[in-house]
Amino acid sequence: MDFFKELQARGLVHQSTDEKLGAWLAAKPRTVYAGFDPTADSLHVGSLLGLIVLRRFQQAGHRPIAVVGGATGMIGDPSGKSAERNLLTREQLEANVAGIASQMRRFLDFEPGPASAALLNNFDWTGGWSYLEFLRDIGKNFPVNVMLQKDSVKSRLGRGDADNSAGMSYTEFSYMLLQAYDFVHLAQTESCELQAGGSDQWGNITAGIDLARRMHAQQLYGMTWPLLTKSDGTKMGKTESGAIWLDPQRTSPYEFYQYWVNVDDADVGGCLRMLTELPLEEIVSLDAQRAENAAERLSQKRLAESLTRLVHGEEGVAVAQRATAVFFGGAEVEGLDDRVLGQLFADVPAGECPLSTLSGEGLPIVEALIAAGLAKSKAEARRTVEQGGAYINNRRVEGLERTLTPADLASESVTVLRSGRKRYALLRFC
RNA sequence: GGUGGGUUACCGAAGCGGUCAAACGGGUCUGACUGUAAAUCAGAUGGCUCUGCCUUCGCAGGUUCGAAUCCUGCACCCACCA
Repeated sequence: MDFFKELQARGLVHQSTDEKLGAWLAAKPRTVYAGFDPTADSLHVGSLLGLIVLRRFQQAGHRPIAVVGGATGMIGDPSGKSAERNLLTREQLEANVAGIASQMRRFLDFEPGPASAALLNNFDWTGGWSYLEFLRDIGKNFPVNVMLQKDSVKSRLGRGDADNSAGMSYTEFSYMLLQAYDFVHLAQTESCELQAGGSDQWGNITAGIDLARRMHAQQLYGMTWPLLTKSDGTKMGKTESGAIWLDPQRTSPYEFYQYWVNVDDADVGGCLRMLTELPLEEIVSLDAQRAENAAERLSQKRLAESLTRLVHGEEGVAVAQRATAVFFGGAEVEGLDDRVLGQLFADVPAGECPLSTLSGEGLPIVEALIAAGLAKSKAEARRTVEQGGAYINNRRVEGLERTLTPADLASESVTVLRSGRKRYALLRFC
């Protein structure tokens, strides 16, 4: 199966400008680019797909360019947005671009070579334009009636519907000119003839293709991948507590792993195809296995493992899986050292207590639950214990008279407390 | 501006002088079940030095042995009339 057919088989091709894109790609190594939004100093699951697509291109021998929108980020892409965006300051953008750049190294190979990846910032070639120059050289090539036909514009100007009457500023309206010019610039300077993006980028991509034709009579190509959505229509990569980030400081490897383990049965097949590099045959057999025995959730585990390895490395997988065994498999939490325990329970809140409280009679369980933040009052703590919902180091507390003593330390100085099924907290004695 | 109705615990909503820490529903929490799901079932749901005590029913006073319940004033909300 050739590269482009594989992309299609995995559901990664939503639209493309040319029927023969597959043959064009097969003919010789090409250069492809995709843009990334620098709205934060870390990428999140929403941008994961773009990285993975570029990675696939690189593995197939093509040369990937990741463009961070240092310039376009200052404007704000209206595509898929219902309201005007907040503008970022120059300083924020620079910090964000730096953060994103370091994360990309996990996905793309930047070592010198024929298919060496590049990371470019469009501010470098856009920042120097004067307004008059830009209007003369670029703006002149954009018929407004064509611009008005773009979905990203139409949806915002939609008259009547209260929801869509948000309108848009001239600034956002101009966004597509900048992105269109990016493509033309990359075609000129990097021989980049293909732009890939999420399906919401289609209008911006074709704007670039049109511009190249007008300015240089050059034929460029574009393709989009489908937006990663769940079967209920909502976006992938969001939880109640916010986005899933690639930065381990923002989203721990455990939390990241858990997100994928919990993907719905209906969505996991698509995720495996689009996001992982597992061979299609294996994914097909996982589909069959899932139909047979959904409860085992082998697909989800393979998905979680594969993505966690890609984003957080082998050590990230190990910590995430071990933490999972503790949280959901009732695994032992004794005899660990502070460092390992701290890693496993990275997402868990912690409280502190003086070491002296453990000696003598020990620390009453009710006090301990409050100190760890698992109960707001003694009555609540007592209730939890009486209902059988309190656990010390994963072992149920049998009575209110239970106290914590040095024997209950899971590591040098920490005891693991739990309320109910999955509310954990650490109590550190110092 | 006038007249009437309202303001109850996380939310909605009963209660109209003692048996009210306050019915009921939702939410939340705990347990059982389970696929770390959904549904379902059971229990809990102001605080404490806990067979008792303390603080809560818009706010401030008052009547009474005793008030969330009656009276007065104030604040906010709703309805109808101007």
